Amino acid sequence: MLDSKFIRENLELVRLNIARKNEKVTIDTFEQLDVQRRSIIQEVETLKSKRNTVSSEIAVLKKNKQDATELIDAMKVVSDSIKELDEKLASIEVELENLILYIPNMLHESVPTGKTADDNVEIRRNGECGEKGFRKDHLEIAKELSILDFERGAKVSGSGFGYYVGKGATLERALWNYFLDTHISENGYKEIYTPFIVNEDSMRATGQLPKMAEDMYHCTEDNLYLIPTAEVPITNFYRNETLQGAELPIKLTGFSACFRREAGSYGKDSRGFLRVHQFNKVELVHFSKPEESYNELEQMVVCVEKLLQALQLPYRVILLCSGDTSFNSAKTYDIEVWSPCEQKWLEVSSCSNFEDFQARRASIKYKDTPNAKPSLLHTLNGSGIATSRIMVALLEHYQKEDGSIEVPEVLRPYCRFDRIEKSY
RNA sequence: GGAGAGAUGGCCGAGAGGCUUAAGGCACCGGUUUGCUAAACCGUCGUAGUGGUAUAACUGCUACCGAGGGUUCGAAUCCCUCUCUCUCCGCCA
Repeated sequence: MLDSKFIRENLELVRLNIARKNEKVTIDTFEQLDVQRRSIIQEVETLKSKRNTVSSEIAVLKKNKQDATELIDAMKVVSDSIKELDEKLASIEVELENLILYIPNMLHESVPTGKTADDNVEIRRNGECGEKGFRKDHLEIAKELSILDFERGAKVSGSGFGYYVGKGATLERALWNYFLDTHISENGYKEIYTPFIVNEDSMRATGQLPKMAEDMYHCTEDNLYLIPTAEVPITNFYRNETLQGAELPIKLTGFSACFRREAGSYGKDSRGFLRVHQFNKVELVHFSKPEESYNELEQMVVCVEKLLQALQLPYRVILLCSGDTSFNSAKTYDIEVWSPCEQKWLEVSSCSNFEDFQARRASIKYKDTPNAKPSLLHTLNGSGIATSRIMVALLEHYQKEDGSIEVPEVLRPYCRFDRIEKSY
């Protein structure tokens, strides 16, 4: 959520930013509503001030056993007007709120203008992009080795759900354990294990609501939502809190299953684990001072790269153009891993600086000294990493000609085996 | 699922329609005193919105006692609904 004062003073910039992000919201009514709102506030607060003064006069009269009916009658009229104005104000504020919630975050100046993913800018690349060669795609090889089972996933849950079986399940678990351990021991993160189901306030605070309502699983009976990413419970950990400046940056990492309805996206990238309703992800979240947040963003990307280097997977870092940068984000880097079978890059991580956009809605502040005025901090998050697409890349890259899968060096201590072969 | 108790500033805690602009205490911060620490004393000490100012400092006003409604000239206080926490009972992973 943007600051309404900022919108008021920068209407043209906000409009331009909406266009650069390819968003459709119009803010034509903002100015008018904003002016109306403030004039009503002034009017109603003058009346309230009067009511407060006269009410204490009434109290004095009553105490002295004097007649106050004249004042009381006058205040009845005032109270009625206050009630009327308050109602009018409330409905304007609802309108304004609805407008503001659909205005996207301002882009950082370093974000290139562009319409689609084609306009994204490659920042750097590591490793060689292999050819398909003898390789079977991840579904084929996984079926041969009996480590992934989408048929039974569909039977038990529905299309877009899968089982990991045997060494496949172990490999999956090894991945997220390896990621977590690395972030904790080498990158200065604190581990946090979160609820997977959260309330409406939390979804609103991190910006999933109202825009993404259709993409989430909603338990209507309790009005709770299954998290689409651990970003939600991790960022909301500090909702409505003021942190000490000295403890920033706070870097949290947490594992969660992620649930997405992916409404309307069938047919696109939907084969196997490229797009599923439930997947596993280790999330990175930073709470940062504003002046440090862009430095934090760069560091976060490096933390993700280290994992891919250790797994020896070819990857590239992409700076998203304006049109591809999400609603909440001011600047986003995607990290993509090469898939030799698909012959394309797969997004495995997305690292974003939200600046104070989430912090404002979630009311997360910090202050440097005990008596300082609290100010909004910056929040960042990134996937570090989602396992399902890494699994796709692993099955392809580590495939041997005999149809077995070699376990990457760094995962062997977790797996306690170094090869997956056809066994049953 | 049933019964009961509770929710007041950073924390503790009073307040039960009108000198409450929320008492008092603790903590924090600033100051005085002091050989250091401590103590004592004095003062400051919330959030948000909206005005006055070109901005800031500063300052006026309004709102906020779990949330939302209602009664009233006036609500932390009375009424209704909801949420959460705690205790007990039942049921069940």
